[in-house]
Amino acid sequence: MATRARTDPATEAWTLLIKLMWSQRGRLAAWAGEEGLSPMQVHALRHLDPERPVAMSELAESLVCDASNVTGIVDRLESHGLVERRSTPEDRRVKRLFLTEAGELTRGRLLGRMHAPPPELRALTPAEQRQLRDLLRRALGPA
Amino acid sequence: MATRARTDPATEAWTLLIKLMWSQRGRLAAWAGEEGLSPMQVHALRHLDPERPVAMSELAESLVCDASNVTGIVDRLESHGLVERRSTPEDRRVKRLFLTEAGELTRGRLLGRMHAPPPELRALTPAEQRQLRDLLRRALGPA
DNA sequence: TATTGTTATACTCTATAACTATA
DNA sequence: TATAGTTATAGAGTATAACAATA
Repeated sequence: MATRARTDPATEAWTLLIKLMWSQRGRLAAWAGEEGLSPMQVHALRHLDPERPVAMSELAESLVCDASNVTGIVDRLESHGLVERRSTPEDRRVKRLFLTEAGELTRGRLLGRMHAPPPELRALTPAEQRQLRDLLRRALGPA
Repeated sequence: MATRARTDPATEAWTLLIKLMWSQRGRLAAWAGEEGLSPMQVHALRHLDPERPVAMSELAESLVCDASNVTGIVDRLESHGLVERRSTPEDRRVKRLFLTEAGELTRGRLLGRMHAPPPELRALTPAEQRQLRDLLRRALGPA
């Protein structure tokens, strides 16, 4: 009945995605809480790299927030013993973030839970799951 | 090379979805800011229904946060003139939330922007967009 | 007694502006 | 001068606990 915009497939797909992701809100908060962390601290942990120490400014960009916030977020992760700040020799203004042993373990635990597909995706058949994966690979670029 | 869990299709799809949704973080904050609102206030607006006034407790459930937060969030929406609280005659403990005219307009503007698919989805062909929509309809239930 | 919503409290996230120390 | 990170500040989101009004 002339609700053409509403039934555009990309719009409907996106609206369903928003709904799906929002429905996961509570899970992350709960998992973070079990580790004594806030959701934002978990996201910070998620964007740190055990292989390649990340600078404060890089983390600010990953978290899409002002650099001044990152100071506090990293302060709290550091006080939990999960992260260490170290100045770089090349440019002593820059501080890189190293995961401690505990930090790597916590990060691994959280990532394992976060990356586990929710019931909605597990409800799809294996063929559908592959189809979804392929579509998202396509959408998110060749990388 | 034996990274079997990582290559499970559902897990990869979900990981890509997390990445996609996170990449949209800045857009919502920007749109909210243009309306003088916070992201959370926008989500609250999103969960209000122009057709069916929602109770405070219902909104708390939709937002997946404690009822005590909703008091403050609705206070701010009300002070912006977007929402009105009204006690119900049947049970005078519950307060239902009515959108004002301005509230409906603001909500409509924001929803229009939020539901517009991001570049990643527009990059898919129409056939792929329909495929994605159908998969998500399946995943999110028969409704 | 139980439930709806509010208040009080303490902590976290948030951006802006001013600052320090490097470069 | 410019940049990386911090501090100060004020406002918003967060849960917990205690409370008022109503059922």
